[in-house]
Amino acid sequence: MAAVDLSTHPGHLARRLQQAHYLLWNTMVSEEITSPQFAVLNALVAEPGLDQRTVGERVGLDRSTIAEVISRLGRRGLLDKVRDPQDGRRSLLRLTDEGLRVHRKLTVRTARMNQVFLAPLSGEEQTLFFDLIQRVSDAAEGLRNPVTPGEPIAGHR
Amino acid sequence: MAAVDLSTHPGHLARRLQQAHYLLWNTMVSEEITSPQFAVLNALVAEPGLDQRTVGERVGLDRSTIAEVISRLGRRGLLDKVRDPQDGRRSLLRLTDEGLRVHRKLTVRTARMNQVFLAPLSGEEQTLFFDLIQRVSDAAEGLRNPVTPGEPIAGHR
DNA sequence: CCTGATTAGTCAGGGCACTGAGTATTTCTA
DNA sequence: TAGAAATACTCAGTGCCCTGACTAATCAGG
Repeated sequence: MAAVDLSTHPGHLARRLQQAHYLLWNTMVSEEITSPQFAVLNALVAEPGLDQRTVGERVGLDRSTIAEVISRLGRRGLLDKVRDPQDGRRSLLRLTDEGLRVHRKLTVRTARMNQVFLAPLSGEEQTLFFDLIQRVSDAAEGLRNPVTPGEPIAGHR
Repeated sequence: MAAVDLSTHPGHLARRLQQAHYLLWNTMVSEEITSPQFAVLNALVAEPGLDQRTVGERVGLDRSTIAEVISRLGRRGLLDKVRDPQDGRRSLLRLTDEGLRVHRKLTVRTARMNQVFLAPLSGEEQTLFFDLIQRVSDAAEGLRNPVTPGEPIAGHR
């Protein structure tokens, strides 16, 4: 009766999209390293020595989740974690040689996987795909941190 | 050095999109009932008496996950689960009055949330957004179930 | 019939994701 | 400079999501 068509619900579509990606990642990229884990490795390739919170910010993971992901990567020997001598609250992170090696290997496979994943779309459609998703995500993200009235938003925070 | 730009990685974008949606759902729709739970309620409004596996198929959840979701909805008294007398393997599901009531209430709120979520896109862009995501998801889903031999494959591969 | 395959569901295990509460450290300020 | 506020991280709790192994019930062929 009052049932709704889920194919017009962005949340439902987002979930399905992620599932589809998870699947392809698992078969084409790696069964050990997950996509969020790769994102963390990638962030540390770009900026070695980053602290835990900032890495989370870069890849879009909250404090609890990033702690778990980093703990797994540490157990696998892909990164090292040391207390910042300058600021005893921070943990500084750095990839091991093995971590660098894994990142390099997965970078290649990930590129291949992305091609397969996006194959149903033309070049322009792919650009549009990125753009639309990013705009929606950014806008929703913006609703989260309501702009404090009167506060200048310049660079950050 | 060899770091990659995650904003061109559909998996990363999909994850961010889902996070953004999760957030908005939590604040605008419900803190108790999640989006997947609503999808299950919705499937049972459309087709009461469905068995567990089929519900999972309708909403895109595997056998393990659908079992958990249904168990939670049962605990909350939103649906009833009975063994099929015709086929002792199946569990047949049906919403309770409370389940119907909750579905009705959330349907309204969900519609409002979707509007807010998609507000950054124009009407045509929204249509495109749905279409692109669906095509990518469907294609990836297709890779999973290898087409039975002899079957002509529309797209390619 | 009865045996072997298929099917529905459960269970254990691993990983992602969030909130809320708590700890330690640093920084700000009265 | 002592107390308050902010910051980085941890921990417990809940829920989603998958795979692989298992149980129970049904179905199909010989």
